[in-house]
Amino acid sequence: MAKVIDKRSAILNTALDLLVENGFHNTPMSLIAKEAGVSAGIIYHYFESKEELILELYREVKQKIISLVLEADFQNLNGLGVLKQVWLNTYHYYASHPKETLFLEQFENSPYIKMCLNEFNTQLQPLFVWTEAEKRAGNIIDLPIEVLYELSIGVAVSLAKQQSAGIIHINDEILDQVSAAIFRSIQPART
Amino acid sequence: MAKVIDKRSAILNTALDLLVENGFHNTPMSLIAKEAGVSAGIIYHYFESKEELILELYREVKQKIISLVLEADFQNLNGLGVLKQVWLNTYHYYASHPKETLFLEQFENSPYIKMCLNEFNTQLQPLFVWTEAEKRAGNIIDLPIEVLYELSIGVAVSLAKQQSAGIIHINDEILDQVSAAIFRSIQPART
Amino acid sequence: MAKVIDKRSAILNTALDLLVENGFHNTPMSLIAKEAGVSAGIIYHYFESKEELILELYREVKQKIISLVLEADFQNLNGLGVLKQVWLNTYHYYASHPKETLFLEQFENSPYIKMCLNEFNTQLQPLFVWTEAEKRAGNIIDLPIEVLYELSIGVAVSLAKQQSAGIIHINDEILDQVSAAIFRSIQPART
Amino acid sequence: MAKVIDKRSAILNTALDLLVENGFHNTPMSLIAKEAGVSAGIIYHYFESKEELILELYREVKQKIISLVLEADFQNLNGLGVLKQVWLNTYHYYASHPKETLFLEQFENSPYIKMCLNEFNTQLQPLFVWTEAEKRAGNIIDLPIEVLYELSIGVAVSLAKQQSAGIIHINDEILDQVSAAIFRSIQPART
DNA sequence: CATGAATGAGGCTTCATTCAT
DNA sequence: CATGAATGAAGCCTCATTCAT
Repeated sequence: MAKVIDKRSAILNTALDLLVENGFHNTPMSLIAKEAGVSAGIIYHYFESKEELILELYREVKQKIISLVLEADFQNLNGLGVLKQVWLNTYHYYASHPKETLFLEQFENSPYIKMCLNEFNTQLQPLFVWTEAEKRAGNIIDLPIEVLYELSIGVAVSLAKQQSAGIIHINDEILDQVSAAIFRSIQPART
Repeated sequence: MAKVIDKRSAILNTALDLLVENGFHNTPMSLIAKEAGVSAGIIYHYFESKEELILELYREVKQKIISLVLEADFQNLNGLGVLKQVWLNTYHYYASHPKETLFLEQFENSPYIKMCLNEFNTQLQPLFVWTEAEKRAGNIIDLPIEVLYELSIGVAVSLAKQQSAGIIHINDEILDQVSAAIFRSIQPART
Repeated sequence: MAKVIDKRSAILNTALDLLVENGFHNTPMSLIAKEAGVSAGIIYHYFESKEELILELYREVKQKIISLVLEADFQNLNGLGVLKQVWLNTYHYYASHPKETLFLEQFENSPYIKMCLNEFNTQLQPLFVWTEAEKRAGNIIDLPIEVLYELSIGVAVSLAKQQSAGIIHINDEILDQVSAAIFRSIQPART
Repeated sequence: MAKVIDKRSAILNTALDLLVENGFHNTPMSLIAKEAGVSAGIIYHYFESKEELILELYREVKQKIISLVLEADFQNLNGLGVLKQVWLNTYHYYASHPKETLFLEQFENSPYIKMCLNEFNTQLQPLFVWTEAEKRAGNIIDLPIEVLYELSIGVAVSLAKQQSAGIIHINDEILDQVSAAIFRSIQPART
């Protein structure tokens, strides 16, 4: 049983490395098998097809990210506090997981994405709910949730990508400033 | 001569459609040829290989975007005005060119991108220069140019993508609000 | 394991037939596969490419010839005896292996040959050594080894080619006479 | 008219260079055209097909060689003298025309040769006739003409090939010795 | 469960030849 | 006569997937 999990994981981990390195279509199943130290045939015990393997990898990576990102104290933090926590979680996860980041980007910008659009929406509901509440309370400007998402979390992801790609170097001081800027943008302007 | 240009363009246009629709590796050259109404062989008169065709398409699309986006009155607008103009140009271009947008995303998140990294940096220099000037003048907060880019232009691109994908609907009013929010974020907080 | 060898051999044998019959470039891999009773793809398990297949075939054929040709009793024959034995071996091998002969000719007169020039020189060393010894002993005229080679072995090959091509018919009597003529030429003239 | 000849010759000369350099099947017609400074289409005014071009090149090269090689004073030289002259002519032509030599080898060892087998036999008749006469006169050993050919002319060709390939260096002294050896072999042994 | 040889459809690319200009 | 863009058949090779062992 442990072995099964190990082998399945070995395949997924190797796939992540290779898919990021070579792209989806320059990564033959046989190479994944070889690098994972398993036979080509056994992959088909764990995954129906290459497509299913990639989808599964996406689901696992995405699931893990969402779990970690949403690890905020929804009870004791007010909505803005929650959002700040989520924002930081997001940045830190992406910045410290370059392979996962690249994989997600590649996947979500490929035709594959059509197959699991909105699959994770429900898990993001709590965040959306809190955000709507804050909007009603006048703590956040009144824009569609998706727009607010891009203004805040979306920027965290973009910055983390650049950081982990080595294009920019973001230290804690800059992060504080950026975070402040973000929240300045989504809060109502002071009169 | 005109014919040559026509055929070359027909190939590029068809390629854009199909690559966006099916992805780079599910778009056979033979299909591009067929849809473009030319023979399979002729593509290789105009492009050395499939890879070169895609790279060329990227260069043309990217070049056009940069030209249009930078169409601002650098003489008569102050730096922030320039940035606002560029911001709007960016949003409008991406929002009204969904195929180009999807293609760029796909390309820039694929291993292909390594082949023309920084190829267009020089053209963006004017914008960077103006931004630096505004930073020194205290009109924009002091953050690395790449960070400021993500906070402003990056968001325009993200929103335009969502808009053209039909995920959200952004009307002029929302656009104004977003624009204001963006510029609130990158300007120094009022004391 | 036996099967692997069988299939690899089947491919090589079929390739020999077809390459000789049609020439290197009029022998598609697909035809080799078909005639060998295997799928097109499997050839690439055993050989990296068509070129590698041909090179490998050359190596195997050449290796076999050299082994058989050098099968002489280097211990109990004097140098001239050795050379006579080698001369006969050469003639008989080529005369009785028309396909191998044609293949070698085709290969060694094609640009491919550049890839394995001198690859078999070391194995011919013993013969060269004996010949040099005979030269010093005054039993063979003092000419460069390569020249002596053409005067003797080279002629055996040429004759065998003509014989196996059906252009001439060489019986044992003629062979004796030719052999004598050859050795008359490379021995010092009687004074 | 002169131009026509020029263009045809330009094509043949270029073809010779390229065919020798790259082999028959790695020499596209378009490359021949380009290197010859003509258009791809015009080749088909002078030659029906690629095959016909190669055959024609073969015929011209072969014809020239035969003419030059047979340039001996058949009237005033006895048979052996004729043969010696022909032998030297052969050696010198091949040794000083490496491209033609390589082309002939390549051609004559390819399936193409089937198309013009024996095409030049009639021109060699005089030589054969003289040789037969010498045989009857007891000046040359009684072996089939083709065998005698290989023992003498064939060796000249082989040596010239090696010489022009740079594998061996044959100076005049060596040439004399070889020539003597050759004729020692085809003359009856002195009793 | 595990292996990896085997399959064969399909992709990219080349190039002899044609033909409108 | 001359051009060279255009055609399209055919070749080499890859690789997702299967299956006998």
